[in-house]
Amino acid sequence: MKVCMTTTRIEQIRQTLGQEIWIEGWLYNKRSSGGIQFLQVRDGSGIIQGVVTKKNEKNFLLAERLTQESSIRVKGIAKEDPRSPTGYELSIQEIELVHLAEEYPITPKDHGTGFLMDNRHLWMRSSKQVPVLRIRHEVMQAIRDYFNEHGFIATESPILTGVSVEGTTTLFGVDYFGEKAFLSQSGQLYLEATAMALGRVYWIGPTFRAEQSKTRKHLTEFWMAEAEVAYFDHEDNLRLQEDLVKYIIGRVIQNKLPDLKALDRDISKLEKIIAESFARVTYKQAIDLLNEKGMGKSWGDDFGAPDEEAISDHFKKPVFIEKFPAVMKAFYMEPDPENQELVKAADLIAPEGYGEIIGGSERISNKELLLKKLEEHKLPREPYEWYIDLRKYGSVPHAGFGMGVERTVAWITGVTHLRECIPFPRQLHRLTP
RNA sequence: UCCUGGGUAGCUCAAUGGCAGAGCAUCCGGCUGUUAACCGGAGGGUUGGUGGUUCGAGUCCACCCCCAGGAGCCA
Repeated sequence: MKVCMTTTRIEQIRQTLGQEIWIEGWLYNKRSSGGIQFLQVRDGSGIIQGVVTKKNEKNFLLAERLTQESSIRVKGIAKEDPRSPTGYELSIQEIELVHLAEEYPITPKDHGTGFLMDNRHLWMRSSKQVPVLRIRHEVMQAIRDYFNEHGFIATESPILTGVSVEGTTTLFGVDYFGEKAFLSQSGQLYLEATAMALGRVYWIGPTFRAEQSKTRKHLTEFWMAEAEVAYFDHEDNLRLQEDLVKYIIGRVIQNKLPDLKALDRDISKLEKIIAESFARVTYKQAIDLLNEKGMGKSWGDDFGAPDEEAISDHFKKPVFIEKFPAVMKAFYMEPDPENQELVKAADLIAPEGYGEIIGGSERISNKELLLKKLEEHKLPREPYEWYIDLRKYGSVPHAGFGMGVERTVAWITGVTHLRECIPFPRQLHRLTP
């Protein structure tokens, strides 16, 4: 169904060459040279250069008045033109001014990040931010399509919770009618319940971490794509994750190639990801590898950002790190039968220094073991009663994972900072806009 | 929370302890193929705050506020 009958979107311009069309958008930039003016018009789907000459005096005078980011409708005929920065050019027949913009704070010159973040609501209009947000959309849609096509049911987890998933992470507390509640840091526990009802479930939702982290790889509010599958084990889990990640990248290459190019992304690196198997190392092998590289690691150490980067640089492809010592990880993870000190968990580290994008594990299905682990982690039993119930009534082996959407988007787009991968980032000391 | 670097025009940045500057943006003028267009002109400042040193502080000292980068933790 065609919803907008009268206007053409710039991304469709190729199909309208030679025809009279209307474009509705904003003036991105303007250049002029005496009797000719070049209007860079953007509409969210792309940018096209429009040309106005003195021959049409009414348009010419109006174009002279136009300010950066003024909203306009323009009528014209598009054609290919190598002199245009985008390859296509619109010879403008008519300009309708919708709103004359006031002095726009973001100029075509350099700006600092603090200023851009203060103006995030405007910054997102710029030529780099638009493709990133369009790719984010494609990633989200690809995740939904992948799961939907594989028999998963989308089930939503609550945002307001009375229980923390891991107990260790700092949570945002809220007052819930006089009771203490928290903003969810993961939907996993709830997904385990819905997986027992529906078999295979997923959801994409916001998660909140009140950690005082202040780096390019952290947000206090970020989106996680989580999946949970009944009768799944650790191996199944890793296979699913690899297949999903490859599918997402394939979809972005297929549908958002112009945006990747606009971001100067090295597409051959992404194509290589799809073509090859991901690397796999155990925690122990990773420790040994880091020691070979002289990073002085010993058993029980966690991996920091420099460690992850060294590991991913070594393989130059996504790498699963699996079989972590149980003491380092969450209470609900299934021990490795070959070594009870380890758990059947894995982190997926993205290449090119983008860090961990997925964390997953097989979950404990035995009630007594779960109770023992809760105790070892010094967690109270009472808020977990419903979770323990899942191990009382038809418990099955099951596994799942959570993927950080922004980190995945950052990796695919080649953007170095997570704040550019979400429309309105929430960071330490940054709550507006 | 800790470490490091910053805060000067709307923005990005200059300025030996000695008259507060440039580019972009804005306004005025010029140019019929611009590519962050270019050329000429104009307006625009409580140098983050408080206190101190000094004949004199944007610059030095103390405390505070704010921003950025990184660490830890994590996705």
